[in-house]
Amino acid sequence: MEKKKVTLKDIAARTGLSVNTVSRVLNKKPYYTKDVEARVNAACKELGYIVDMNASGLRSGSTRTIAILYDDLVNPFYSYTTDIISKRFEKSGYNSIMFSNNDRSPYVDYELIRSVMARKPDGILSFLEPAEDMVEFIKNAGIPFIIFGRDGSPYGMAGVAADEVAGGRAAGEHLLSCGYRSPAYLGSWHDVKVCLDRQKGFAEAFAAAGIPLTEDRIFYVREDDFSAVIDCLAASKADAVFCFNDMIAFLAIEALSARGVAIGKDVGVVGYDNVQQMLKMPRFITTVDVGGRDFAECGAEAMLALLAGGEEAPTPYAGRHAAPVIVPGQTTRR
Amino acid sequence: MEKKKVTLKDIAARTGLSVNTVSRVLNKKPYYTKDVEARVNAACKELGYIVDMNASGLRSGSTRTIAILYDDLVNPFYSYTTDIISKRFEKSGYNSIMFSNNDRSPYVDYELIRSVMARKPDGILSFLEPAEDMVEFIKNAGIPFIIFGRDGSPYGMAGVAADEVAGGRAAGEHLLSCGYRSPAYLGSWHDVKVCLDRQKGFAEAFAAAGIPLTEDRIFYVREDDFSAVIDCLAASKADAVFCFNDMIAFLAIEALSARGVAIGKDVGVVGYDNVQQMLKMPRFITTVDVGGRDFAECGAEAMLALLAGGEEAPTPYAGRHAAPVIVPGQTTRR
DNA sequence: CTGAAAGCGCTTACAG
DNA sequence: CTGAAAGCGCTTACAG
Repeated sequence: MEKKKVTLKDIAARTGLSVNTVSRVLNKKPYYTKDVEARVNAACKELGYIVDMNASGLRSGSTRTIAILYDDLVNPFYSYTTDIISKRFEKSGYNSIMFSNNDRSPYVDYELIRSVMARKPDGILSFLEPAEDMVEFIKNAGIPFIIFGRDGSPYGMAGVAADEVAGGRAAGEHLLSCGYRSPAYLGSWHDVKVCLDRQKGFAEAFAAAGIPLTEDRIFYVREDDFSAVIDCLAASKADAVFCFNDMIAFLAIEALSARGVAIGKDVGVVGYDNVQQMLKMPRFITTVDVGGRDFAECGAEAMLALLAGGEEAPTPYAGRHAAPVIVPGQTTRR
Repeated sequence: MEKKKVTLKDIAARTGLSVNTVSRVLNKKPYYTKDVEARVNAACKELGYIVDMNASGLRSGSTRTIAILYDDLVNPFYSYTTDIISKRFEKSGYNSIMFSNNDRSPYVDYELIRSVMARKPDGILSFLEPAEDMVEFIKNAGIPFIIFGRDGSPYGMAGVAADEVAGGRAAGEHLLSCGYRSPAYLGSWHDVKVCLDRQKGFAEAFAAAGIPLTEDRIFYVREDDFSAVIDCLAASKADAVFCFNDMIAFLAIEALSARGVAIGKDVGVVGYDNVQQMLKMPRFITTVDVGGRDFAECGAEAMLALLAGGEEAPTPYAGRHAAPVIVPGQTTRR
């Protein structure tokens, strides 16, 4: 007993009006009488009318849909941010369609952007950086595109970003202030800009103290070869380990501890994102906070502003925690 | 310099075929020659054709879209599960559209289901239980609907669920075995079945030891009034605190610790979901694990099976960790 | 094996 | 203020 689909035609028949007029009332376009409005609303309620956004979008050119491109929703940085952003979009009448790289690459590649465009979203908010050869393609697609959590300027694109170099520097300075003197960096993909920016700031901090971050102390890891990297790290005499994000820091802490390293004493470990606060967990690791909620809201507003027709590029992130701050935990001394 | 939209018409013109034939080739419907296929593919590539799924869905009746209804993506149980499910859907050519209750209620209410139906998804996977008065409506909508993480049978709906009562019992038995004797339950919404099921199992375990879980030791909390509840809890002499999920457990641990309670010694705290493992964090709280990955995959497969036309209701979850198991941490003795 | 026509459910011009 | 027609880009019958 499947319910028959109720369309505008049914409402028109019920009210004795044309589908055109019914549509106009429902979309609150100017020019209709109170009486007509009441009749339409009554009929819609009675028959249980629900608009078909696919049809609407096809004709009008606006699907009221925003694509969110992500890598890994397990990382609380993504899920926390996505939660805020997606709910904000909903409040403005936009639904979010999720697209992942399905563990292929850290980039927006052709395969991905193609499936996104097939959905004709009004806008695209991407946690992923575009592949170099996709930049022009994306710009030409004519769909507002925002890179979230990454600086867009190297691509000539809109981006909502924090100062990653400053974040890395803060991590380095903190470790120095704790008395650690041998830096190591545990990065993620070696070619993603945000990863290199944090590394850069970190190296700068130690360089200022006359200590170089040497090549053999820089590691780029995904989970596959993680164990081997930790062995290298444990073998090295590094005592100041800065991780690209908290997820990597958690892994590193577990792995180093298992190898007998006294974290928070002999070795200091600093993560990034402050996912503990996002999850309202007890503070454990020392990490760099970029103000998750403000950051997310800034991204959502930037996208909505773009959709509302603002031509100007969204301002880079400038919320409360504009400057990344160190949040001390138990994985560094003091 | 917006790129002109390339449609089937353009491909037809380019190849000298009809749009009909082009469509047939692209959808791999029977009956076309190798030659035609090659010409079509060449033209699509050359012109950069990308199908419009909105138009396709409107005509064909299938949008290749699945709605995911959630409460709070910040909770790793949701984000971890959603990550796996959404990626699995993508692999089968379905995109996920996210719908949240926007912090309104723990239920699928009319407002929510209405916005879902406007998108004409092929299926709905819901982390939220339906409101009582929506059950019939949803059934009649004729869209495959799966309740994930909740038993569907009370609603006569398909559900992929673990044995929540057994999970609660496991928590209770563990706390008993640690020597704790005064149980308290920190639940979430008082009227959600899964919350009551865990409570039931927990109470049963203590009842079997001759210890009742009394009303004044049962709390239903959302974050707003959390602080007050913890005060009650700290004031009570409960030493066996079972929390509805890990997120609540984290809050409770922090709050109790701040009030001078020695967690893991005088008082044992057990959570639920094992989000630590999902996030690959060091094990800290004692929790109940239901086998997150298997669970999620089971949900995704159930949905896809339903969409593939299987009439049979999805089997309740029966993965590797079919029975919830206790994962000991530092928040209980021993 | 291929094509001309109709139609999915809307919204957009255009008339009146 | 309201309506008849056209059309968004596809896919589905239906002919040939």
